Amino acid sequence: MTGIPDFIPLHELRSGCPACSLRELCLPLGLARDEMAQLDEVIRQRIPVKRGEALFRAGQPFHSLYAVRTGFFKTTLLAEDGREQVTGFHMAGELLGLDALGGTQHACTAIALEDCEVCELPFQQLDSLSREIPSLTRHFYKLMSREIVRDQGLMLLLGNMRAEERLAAFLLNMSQRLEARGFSAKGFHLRMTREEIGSYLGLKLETVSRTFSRFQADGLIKVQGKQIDLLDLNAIRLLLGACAPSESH
Amino acid sequence: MTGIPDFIPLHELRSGCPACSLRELCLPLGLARDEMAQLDEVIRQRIPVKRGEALFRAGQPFHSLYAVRTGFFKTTLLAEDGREQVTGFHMAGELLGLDALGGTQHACTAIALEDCEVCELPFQQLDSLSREIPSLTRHFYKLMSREIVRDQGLMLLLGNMRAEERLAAFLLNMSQRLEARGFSAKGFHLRMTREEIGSYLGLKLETVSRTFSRFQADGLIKVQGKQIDLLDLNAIRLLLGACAPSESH
DNA sequence: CGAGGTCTTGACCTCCCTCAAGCCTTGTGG
DNA sequence: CCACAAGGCTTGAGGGAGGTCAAGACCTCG
Repeated sequence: MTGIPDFIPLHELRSGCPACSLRELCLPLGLARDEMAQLDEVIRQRIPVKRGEALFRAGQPFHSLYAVRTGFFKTTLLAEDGREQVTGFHMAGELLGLDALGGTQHACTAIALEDCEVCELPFQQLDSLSREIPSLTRHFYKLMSREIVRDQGLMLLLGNMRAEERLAAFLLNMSQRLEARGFSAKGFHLRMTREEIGSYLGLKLETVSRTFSRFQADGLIKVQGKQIDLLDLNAIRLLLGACAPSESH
Repeated sequence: MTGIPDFIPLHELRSGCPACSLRELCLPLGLARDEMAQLDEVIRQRIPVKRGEALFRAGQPFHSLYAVRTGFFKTTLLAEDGREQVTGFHMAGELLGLDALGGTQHACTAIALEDCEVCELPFQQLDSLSREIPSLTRHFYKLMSREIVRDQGLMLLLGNMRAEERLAAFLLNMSQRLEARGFSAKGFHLRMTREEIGSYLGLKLETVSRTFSRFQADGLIKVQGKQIDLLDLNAIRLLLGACAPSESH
């Protein structure tokens, strides 16, 4: 027992922002140390979200943003006639709920694709904190404009590209984002189904499956269910005709 | 000459925000009168933009937002391989440049589709002003989240809808936004070409033209070049299967 | 008035969707 | 721990919506 303190401060227990391994990717980009500590005060305890559960649903009142700590989410839009569109996949270090920021209710639904943990950032407190830290406001602007640019990149994909190009862009985007988080850029486990990929890319699940098979036959990738290995990154990039910008999140 | 003052104050000359007929649609939504006057101070003289000219181009440094005073813009994204995607059409009372807010350079290009006038809102001054008027920050959040939601609505359109539905959604959206500005909801003059409509909706110009013709044959609309008359609004709405949300800007 | 851009329409073709059948994976309960 | 069910994936065959190519009509503006 020696050397171990009886009492661990709450602050340590939840290993807040200053210690978070995601702080480069997440919110406190460019904040001074004491500012980050202030922000940390605002962030409530980490919240677990079980696979399949909704973090929030479209129409629910907006109170907080959520930073993904671990795990993987999809966000979806439900049209009135039942058609569902996946609008994004979100991994550690990314912020959920920006499409409701400033408004009163969530516009999309966020579903956990595996067991996840998120940090809750109550908007009220962020709002008052940003009066003390002006750069925080600016950072939110930046995050939101990045989201707009990301969506517009996807519009370009949906409006102009053929199935092969869409899948190539999708794989490269996943690879790049995983690499930025310290994972392998060349092999990964997809958390979403073919149907969800298809919805995101404006394709049917059969087309996704067929195109993966074709990529495999051409030696570009290796597919084993949800395990994907990128065998020839350059060839995949060539499929895009050097078209899509990096489109990082 | 009698009764006409020799000197008209600059403030009057440019008939600022407090007197602007667009103030309901534009920025100062929900500001107190004196706050609006403060904001007005920030807004530089109105700037004319000739048809075909760019208000800003992708890659240029971001300094200001622009409020459309009169006229009609398109925003486009240029992929590296030359493919161009129209990401939006913008009319009086709408704000341009939100996709660069907080960042350093514009992400898209804004082209005037007719002779236009815009109000310039230098970001530096908006930024400092929002320290005095906290609700201004909140309003920008709202505008940006609305833009995100708008883009996501378009993603749903691009990912799920067939040509007829896309055109119907487009026509209804135009009709609604024009009506909100005091114009007729049932007849209007399109400022953009079929190719630009097609790019926006993820279709080829021939498909746009053919679909318009089919709508006309079915008695839904009357087409005379760029003049469009909506003859049967309800039938057009039915085409959507009550799908797309209003998607106002 | 003429030139260039814009629009319409036709014919053909391609890519992706639809429908269908069967296999594989995952999770659950006996 | 195995069996079975249910969801997820693959693959094939066929069809249709929209793309491509082409020709000609129609504006519009210098």
